[in-house]
This record gives sequence, C-alpha cells and structure tokens, in this order.
Amino acid sequence: VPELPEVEVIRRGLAPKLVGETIVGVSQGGQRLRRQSEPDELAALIGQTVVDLSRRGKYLLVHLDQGQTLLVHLGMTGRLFYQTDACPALPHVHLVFRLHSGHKLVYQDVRRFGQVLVYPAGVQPPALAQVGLEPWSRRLTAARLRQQTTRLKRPVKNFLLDGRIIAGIGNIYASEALFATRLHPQTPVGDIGLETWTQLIRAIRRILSQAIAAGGTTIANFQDCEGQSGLFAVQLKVYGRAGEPCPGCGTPLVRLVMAGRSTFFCPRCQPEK
DNA sequence: CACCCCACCTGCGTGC
DNA sequence: TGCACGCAGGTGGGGT
Repeated sequence: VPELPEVEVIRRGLAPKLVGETIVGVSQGGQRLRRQSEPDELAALIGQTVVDLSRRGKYLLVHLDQGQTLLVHLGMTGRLFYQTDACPALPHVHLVFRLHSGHKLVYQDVRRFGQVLVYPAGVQPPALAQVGLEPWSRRLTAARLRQQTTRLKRPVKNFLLDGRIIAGIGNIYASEALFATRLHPQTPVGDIGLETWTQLIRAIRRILSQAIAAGGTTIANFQDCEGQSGLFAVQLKVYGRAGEPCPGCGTPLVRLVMAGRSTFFCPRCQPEK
C-alpha cells in the first residue's frame, strides 16, 4: 500500500479517531511480522492513551501518554483499520489493539513485511536515524543534492528510492517524479545540474502533495470495515503503463528493471543524454 | 564508501 | 484444470 502519501493519508484519517483512545487489550496472531516487538512488550501498552500520531518518511508513530512510542511500518501490504466488533473478521490480521471506546485498531498484512515495534519513553526508534530528509524540508535543496552527488554514477531512479536521502519516495512516485522532470531514470546523479535538481525537488513535492490531497494512490483503509474502495483519484501518468501511449507525446511507455524494481518512463520525453 | 542483490512472504494473473 | 513462473507500492543485511 504505502508510500509517503498513503501513510500520511492514514495518519490524518486515524488521528482524530485514535487520539484520546486508551488501549485496553492487545491480541497477537501466531505469525509474526518481519520486525515485531515481543508479546509482553506489546501487552505493556495496555492502559496507555494515545496522545498523537506522527509520520516520518513511511513510518507511522503512535505516541502514548507515558512516553512510549509505537512505530508502525506497513511494508508492502500492511493496512490499518479502525473497526467495531460488528465488522467481519479479516484474514491476515496479526495484531488487534482493543480500545476503550469499543473500537479496535487492526493491523493486517498479507506478506508480513511490516514492522510494529514498541519503544520506551525517551528512546528514538533506531530505524528513524536512517530516514532521510522529509520532502518538504527546507534543508532539501538543489545545492545540497548537487554537492552530495558530484562524481557519483548511481542512477537517479535508485537515488530517489534510497530513503536515507529523501524520505518517503517509493517505486510509484519515483517514476512519476522523473517523468514530470523529463529525466531518464538511468541518468547518473553526478550528471544532474542545479536547475534540474531544482525541478526534480519541485516535482517530488507537487506529486506527493497532490497524492495526499487525493487520498493516496490506493485504498486508504483507515476508515471502517467497509474497506472503502480506495479513491483511485491520483492519475498515474507512467507507473504500471508499459506499452500505453505517453500522455505527453503518445510514444509507447517503457518498463525497465532497475535494482530489481520496475521502472516506467517515456523514451521520447525522458531521453538518455 | 557506494552500490547491488537477495531475503523476507503470500497471492494473483498469465501462459503453457 | 493444474502448474510454473513472474510480479507486486517495503526495508535491511551482507556482499563486491
């Protein structure tokens, strides 16, 4: 499900429902996520009240009133539902937090690549230390990226996917941002000039903002059991559209595998230089 | 360092 | 119908 916009949409949807809720029970499925706190650590959250929800990159942070933090990463297929008992049971549910209001916060994850980890008061989750600049950070500048990448050969697509540099860009929005900038995905980052970095940063911000405003690319299942058919409101221009005509020039779009991930681009609008 | 590869999982669509 | 295969929006550990 989730790149930065989807996680942000989930955060905004859940925050008004969860803040003020007290956890009264935690049940854990038999199969564990790739990274998941021990059962007793999760059970220790019982009695705590949610004071805030924040986001860092693709990580969602649930802040509790005694200072603990619940770090949630949805991986590829993780979903969070805010449900009542009236909702039918879902498959692949690995964690259920029962709440004082009678609602439940349900974590579902088919592939179990997600993470749910508890951290004590005052401890910063180590994973966050690796997370790069937020896309809207004032410290994210063309000059900084230019300086950081001089003489590097790494393809710009792979650079965008590296969350240690800019946080939250995933495989979909990397292709979309490069198309918007008319930049070939294999362009070595060291070859990119200041002006192009400026345009790329702008494109990233615009595309992510639009995606958030539209409710994410896919199903944002924070609501209830109806599993709200996701607004496919974001119109992707190139992602997943190999063979279809480029929306700019009509040339068939191309799929290319880079670092093991599908990459989509227009060979005419995004020429190799 | 910089960068790549693969592991970690399940499900679904496609083509034989 | 069955089966093998490729593919899927994530990270992170280990190798070159």
